[in-house]
Amino acid sequence: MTVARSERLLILLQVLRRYRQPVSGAILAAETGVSLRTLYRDIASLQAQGALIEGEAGLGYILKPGFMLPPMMFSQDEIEALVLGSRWVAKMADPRLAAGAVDALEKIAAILPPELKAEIDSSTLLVAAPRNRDDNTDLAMIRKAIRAEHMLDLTYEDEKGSPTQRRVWPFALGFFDSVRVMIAWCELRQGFRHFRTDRIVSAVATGKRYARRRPVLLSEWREAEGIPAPS
Amino acid sequence: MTVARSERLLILLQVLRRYRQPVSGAILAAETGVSLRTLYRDIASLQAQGALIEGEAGLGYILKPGFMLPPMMFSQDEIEALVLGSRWVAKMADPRLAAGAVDALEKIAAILPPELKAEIDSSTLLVAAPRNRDDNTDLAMIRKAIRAEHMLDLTYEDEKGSPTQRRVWPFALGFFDSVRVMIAWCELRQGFRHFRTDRIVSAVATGKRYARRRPVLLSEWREAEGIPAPS
DNA sequence: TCGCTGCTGACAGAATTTGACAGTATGGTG
DNA sequence: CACCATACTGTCAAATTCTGTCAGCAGCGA
Repeated sequence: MTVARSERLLILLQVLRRYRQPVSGAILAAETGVSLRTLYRDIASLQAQGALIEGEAGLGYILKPGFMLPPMMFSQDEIEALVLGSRWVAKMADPRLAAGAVDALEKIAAILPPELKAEIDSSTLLVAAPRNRDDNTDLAMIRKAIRAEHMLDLTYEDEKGSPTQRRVWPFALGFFDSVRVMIAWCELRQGFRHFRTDRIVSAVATGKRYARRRPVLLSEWREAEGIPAPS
Repeated sequence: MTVARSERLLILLQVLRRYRQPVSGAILAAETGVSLRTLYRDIASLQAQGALIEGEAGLGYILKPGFMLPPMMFSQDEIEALVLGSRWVAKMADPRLAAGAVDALEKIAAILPPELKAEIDSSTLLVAAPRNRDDNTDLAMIRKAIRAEHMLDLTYEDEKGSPTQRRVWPFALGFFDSVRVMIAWCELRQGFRHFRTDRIVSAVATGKRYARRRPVLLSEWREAEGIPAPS
């Protein structure tokens, strides 16, 4: 029942991910079924491969956020799709996601064989997405609120430009060509509403959770809008 | 100067990619600095990991197209960006690219730890891109022509709906929200033109190369349009 | 100080990988 | 058909790597 080394390293990553707080090497060694000495070697291997594992004496190991996922292999078609998609994200999404897209593109470019790299650099696939310059809304904050299922206090301008105040329960972000939309339950209107992020004057995090669960809101909204669930 | 096994497998993949025609195992063994017996074992390892390597007695080995690229590791942010981007590609691009995006999404989903998988399945990031249903143009054929730098004979409807015939030199594809555009040098107008794919009545591959190189056309077009080169 | 932990080196035994050799199978060529 | 080149498999000893044990040093907090 011996596990190959490479396989064991992946298991170790999974175990590290599971613990949110520092774990001692002894525990990790026990979980991966290996001696402490070997665990230290395994940690070193992962770090050498780029994993952001932090070890502090007296505390233990912790996998820093922005961590590593197991390696994946993609075919040429898949890489092309990923490159095109990442370019779109780099242009359209908020800075944090866009940064992720740029980083991913760099990783992909780094491993591509020369002839494919040239193919992709020559950019026969373009994303032309005129982004609205006036849209300075902090999407990262909204995404954080969505994840935590927190309410937002919104100051929003309607189509006529008149500002309104409302408390909303955000649960999704939509990306259109030149417009980004926050989708939320609106307490004021007692219904689902779409808020163009370029019309959001201010969004204040309340830190309070809303009463319902995000996936439920999402599916009810899909139902109401007649949108099928994604594959 | 011994090379670790895992590293050697990647080298072998690169070598196989370099040869376009069948290579004998003896040559591959020499290139990777290993005995023939070990090479057979290495090939078996790669095949076990999903590489499409074909071996025929009397001929040699060849890496089938749709081949494998070296494994890559992505962080959580990068994965989110890739997922969002792939969703967009799956909706917006031609069937082949879209299929690549779907395959990539499945590979990503397969390796994601449960809590992240739920995060991504719950789809707080949506791509809402109403695709033009009337657009049945064969993008795969156009992409092929672009790669080969081949001319196309185009029947195209202008904005008023009147059809025109022209020979063009395609060099790029642009993806907008609901419209896809082929970018080409137009022999008729002696200038760069953008052709909405939903207005292309027919495109016939001539199989003839155009006189200029694609990257040159691309940069001249960028110059003419005032579009900066992508990072 | 002590206890806990990370981290490194050395070394012997366990496990794996490799090379060499022998043999079979398959497809193309004369 | 014979003959060649090649893919592929089995076996086994040698080479290499991996692992566990032991020993020691260093940093951190109580």
